[in-house]
This record gives sequence, C-alpha cells and structure tokens, in this order.
Amino acid sequence: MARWEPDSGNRLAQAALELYDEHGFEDTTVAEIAARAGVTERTFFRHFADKREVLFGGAGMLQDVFERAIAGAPDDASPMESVAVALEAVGELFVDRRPYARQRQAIIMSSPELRERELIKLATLATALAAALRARGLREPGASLTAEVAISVFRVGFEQWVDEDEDRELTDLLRQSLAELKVITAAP
Amino acid sequence: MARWEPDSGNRLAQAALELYDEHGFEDTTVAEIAARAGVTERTFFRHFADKREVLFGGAGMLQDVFERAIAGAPDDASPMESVAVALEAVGELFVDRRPYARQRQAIIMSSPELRERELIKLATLATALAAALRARGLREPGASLTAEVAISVFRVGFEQWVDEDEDRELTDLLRQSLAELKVITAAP
DNA sequence: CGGCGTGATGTCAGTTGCTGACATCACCCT
DNA sequence: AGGGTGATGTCAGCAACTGACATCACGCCG
Repeated sequence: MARWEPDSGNRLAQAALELYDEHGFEDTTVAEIAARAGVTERTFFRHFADKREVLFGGAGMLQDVFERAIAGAPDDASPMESVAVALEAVGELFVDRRPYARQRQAIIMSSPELRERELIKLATLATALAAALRARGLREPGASLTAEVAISVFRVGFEQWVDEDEDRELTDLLRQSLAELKVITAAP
Repeated sequence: MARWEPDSGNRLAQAALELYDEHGFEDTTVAEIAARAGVTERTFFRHFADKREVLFGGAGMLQDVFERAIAGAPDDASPMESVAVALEAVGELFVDRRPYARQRQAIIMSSPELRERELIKLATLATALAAALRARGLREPGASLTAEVAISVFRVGFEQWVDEDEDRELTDLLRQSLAELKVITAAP
C-alpha cells in the first residue's frame, strides 16, 4: 500500500479552485488548501511556486499549441496569416471547456494578484510567439508587435467568450476579433 | 521646527530606488528602505500599498496624459489617428527622462514580481483608454482592441528607446512602431 | 533475499511582507 | 488657550514562503 494517496498535485489544484471559489482568493489560506488535499502546507509549496501559481498549470499547454501552430503555418504565410492559423488552433483547445474557463476566469478577475499573474503568463506567451515569428524570418520590432497584437486579439475574443451568454464558439469570436483589428488599423 | 523631516513619501521612493538598484529588489527589505529614509516600516506602508508600488508613482500621470490626448483629439479623427495623437503627447512626457527611465526599467526587468506590477499598470491604462475611446463613440470590441494595440505600440517603442544605444527620441520610435503595425496588419 | 539509494512527504524554526489598534504630539484654527 | 487633526511611532500578530533535516515505502542491485 502506498505511503500516501497519489496525485497530490492535482488534489491541491482542485482543492485550491474550490476554496478560492467558495471563500475568495485572499480569504483562503494555503494551510486550508493543504488540509483539504490531505497534505502539509510545505507540500503545497513543493508543487507550486506560490499561492497564485496553482491556478496556472495549463499555461504551458496553451503556449505549446500557440508556438506549434505558428511554426507549422505555411512557409509563405504572412505574419497575420500565421497568427490567424494559430488562433484557429487555440480556439480548438477550449472546445467544451467553457464552464471551467468561466469559473477560473471569475476567480482570477476577482483578485488583482491573480490578474497580475495572468498578465505575466500572457506576456511570456507573447515573448515566445515573437521568437517563433523571428524563426520564420520576421524581424524586430515587427515580430514583437505581431506577437503582442495576436495576444490582444486572443484576450479580447476570450473575454467575450467567457462573458457572453450566447453560445458562440471561441473560434468564431477570435476570427471576429481579428477581423475587427484589421478594420481598425486599415482606417486612415 | 517640524516634528519630522517633510516629504517622507519621496524620501522613501528615492531610498527604495537606490536600494533596489544596489542590492536587487528581493534582497532589500522594507525595513532597510524605511531606515534609509529615516522613518518606520509602518510609515512605508502608509505611503505605498506594498513593496512594489513604490516604483510606480508616475503611472497616474502617464494615464492622465494618455486619456486627455485621446479625449482632445479632433472629433473626426479615426481611432488610429487618435492613438497617434496620444502617442505624440506621451512621447513628450519622457523627454530628458531617459537615464531615470533606464535605471527604473532595469530594476523592473530584473524581478518577476515587478514585471507583474508593470503589466497590470499597463492593463489598467488600456482599460482607461478603451473607456476614452468609447466616449468618442467607438464600440466594443473595437474600443478594447484599439486600446490594447495602442499599449502594445507604446510598449514596443518604449522598450526600444530604453534599450538602444543611439539617441533617437521616444516620439520617433513610437511613430515608427505605429507605422510598423500598420504594415503588418495591412498585409494579407 | 537483503541492504541501499531515492523521491515524495512531514516537521520545525525562522524571515519577511503586511495589517489593525492604539498612542503621541507639532501644528492650525478658532 | 484649548481642542481637533494628520502624520508618525509602537506593538502585536497573521500568513506567505524558505531552508534544513527526518522519515519511510519502493525498487534496484548485488
């Protein structure tokens, strides 16, 4: 018999999500999370760098999909075309995830500390995208600018998807957000 | 005679800047900052919400200039034209400030915690810009998208200005960054 | 089969960021 | 002259995080 229940990392993440939802982020203590997961506070900090990080386990996957899509776009695709390709791929990633995304987003938006963490994750993502675009031959500052813009389009579309009541697909909203951007920047 | 030396807020900000520069952000303690400024730790927290905030006193002014410029742009200016106007105004704000901006930026970039704070300041700024654009009649999601893009252009230009060795004006780099954006989004 | 390294966890003590409650006292206004 | 006020000091305390060391099931190797 195992000395401890397995999967303590996931149990901690689940417990944290529940408690942040029930009592709010600031009013839940790491000790409470650990207790609900059946481990020690120290164990929490062995799995997650800090109290915020426990909500951002999926960031790596998002970045992977984004990077791979950029790298895999047709060789002759323009920067904006490769962004469009990437946004399609990312849209797929969230299919059927709206309830979870909504709960998580509500928690994040309720706490400035968590918003900060979310922002740095997106900024890191933008940095990775810029590198992927440079690998395709795009130069600075165009690469960074394109990457930033891609993230902006993603963010605006994503927030709409999470907030709105209708059941439009994320992919649709991302396409629409991108189209809107082109209209705006094309105007004199 | 005054009971205490005046201007403790500024003294604290100055002491913090020095110490963050000398020993690094993580390795300086609020007690040290307070000691150098000749006050108590408690007084530090009366002036600044936390250890990071002491570096961001200027954020309010930046936001003011941005908002006023958007609001003051010609009535018939397109969204991108009002962004251009705002970037001009903001460029002026930093004239002769490069040494300070450089030192501060080096400190911020050296610490993830400080980068997070910087990002949320820019995000707040973007929110304010979106509101200013809506006040001019622009609708969502165009307003948010335009605001985000304006911040991206600012950020990319600003970082170039801080990093590069030549002595180009911030205004020039912002104009160039904006032009680059238009090229990118205009391509198919 | 038995010892032995290993990895995940527990235990404990300590530092630091940050907060609430209350005291002090120069200054200003009346 | 007296009372109010604002900026500061003092103190106690919680919670986030860290380093050092102990424990012990498991699996490998001889």
